[in-house]
Amino acid sequence: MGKQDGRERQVTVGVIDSSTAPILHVDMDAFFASVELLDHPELVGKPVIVGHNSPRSIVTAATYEARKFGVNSALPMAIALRRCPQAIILEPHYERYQHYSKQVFSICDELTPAVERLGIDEAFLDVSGARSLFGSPQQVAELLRARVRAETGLVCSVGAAATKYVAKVASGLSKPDGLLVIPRDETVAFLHPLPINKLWGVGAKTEEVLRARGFSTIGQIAHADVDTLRRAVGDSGARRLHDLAWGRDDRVVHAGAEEKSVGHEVTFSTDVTDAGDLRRELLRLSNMVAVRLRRHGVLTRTVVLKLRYDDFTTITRSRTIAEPTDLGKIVYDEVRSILESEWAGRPVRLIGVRGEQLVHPDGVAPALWDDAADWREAESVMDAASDRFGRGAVRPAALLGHRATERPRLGQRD
DNA sequence: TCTGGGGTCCTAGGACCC
DNA sequence: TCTGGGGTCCTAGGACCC
Repeated sequence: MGKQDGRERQVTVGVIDSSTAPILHVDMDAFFASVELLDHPELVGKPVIVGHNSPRSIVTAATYEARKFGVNSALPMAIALRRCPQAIILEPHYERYQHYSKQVFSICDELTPAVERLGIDEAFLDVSGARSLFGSPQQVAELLRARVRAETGLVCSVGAAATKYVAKVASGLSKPDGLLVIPRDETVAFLHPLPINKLWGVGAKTEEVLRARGFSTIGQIAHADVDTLRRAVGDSGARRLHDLAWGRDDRVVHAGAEEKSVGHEVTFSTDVTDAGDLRRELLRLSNMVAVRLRRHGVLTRTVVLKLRYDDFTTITRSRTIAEPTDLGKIVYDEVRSILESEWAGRPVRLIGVRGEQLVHPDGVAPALWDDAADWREAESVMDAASDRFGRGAVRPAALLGHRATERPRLGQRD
């Protein structure tokens, strides 16, 4: 499905001058679900849901056949199955998605050096310098879509516009399997009839606030009284929404942006009240964070513990440490000590560890003596062993013998 | 209907320094 | 004795996005 839509749109843009629309937004269609269908061709055309089939799970991705029943990402699995009982549920396979993601991004990289990744299945491209090699923005977009389809078997949608924001809206409206070009001088006419939730940064809460004040379209935001808007969403929010509503967005495509934090968290299948269980999970998460820090070659200055209690209230407690670290033991010592001062026995639904304020080792003065040297050596050995024998091949002794009982009862794995 | 896991950005208050 | 304003860092929470 969607093929016809795509073809019609390509025809409608065939006569358009796309030279004023050099920012492309590429978005894979139903990405995880589509990858699963490559591995299960017999399920093509059926309602397929990707996600864990357990009580506290949510839908990770759904095919368009499943979406017809009102099944979308982030919907609780229980509700999804009520809406679409015949749906086929597939467990996610993140390594597969990563693999296809790399393929798609490397196609992008071959078309322009200005590629900014957004998560696993989206990117912005600035193709203003690609004209002599590959043609107009529209021609680059068509080439990109054709190559993605030919080389991966997957389908993507592309929006082309003068700004990132408009390109993103355009790709969304062209889905599935579409291409939509919005030349600069058509920007305002394109935006103004759209509903306010198409504004970047307007989610459920802000939409409610804006609707309560009588705003329902982007055009109304554009022509709004500034003070009314300011009272609704604050000073900077008002300015941002007003600019977006006129298509003003000066953010450039930023290639090679670095991550600003790394974290892991897990929701237990049943709430946890045992301190030992929490500590063991904390150790596991701390080590996962540390592995990623070392892999990125960065150190964290601020360690964050996150707890969600049984009533869904969520707290975060952070601590900035004297000596930035990439060691699981140091991260663990910090979050465990925060847990001890913060947690009084309330049932815990979710626990998480995050490292913020990432710095490069060169940016900090090397310590004259290094107490952590032994630990660094030990954990490097573990990294090497994990690379050779697979994740989980080596783990701290405190986690040994607990695997069956203390692994998260609802995790990324089956 | 009951809510995952990975992130980013913004706000706001308090500490601290000049 | 009572009183400034600006700048920066740290912390906590919340909205939002994919």
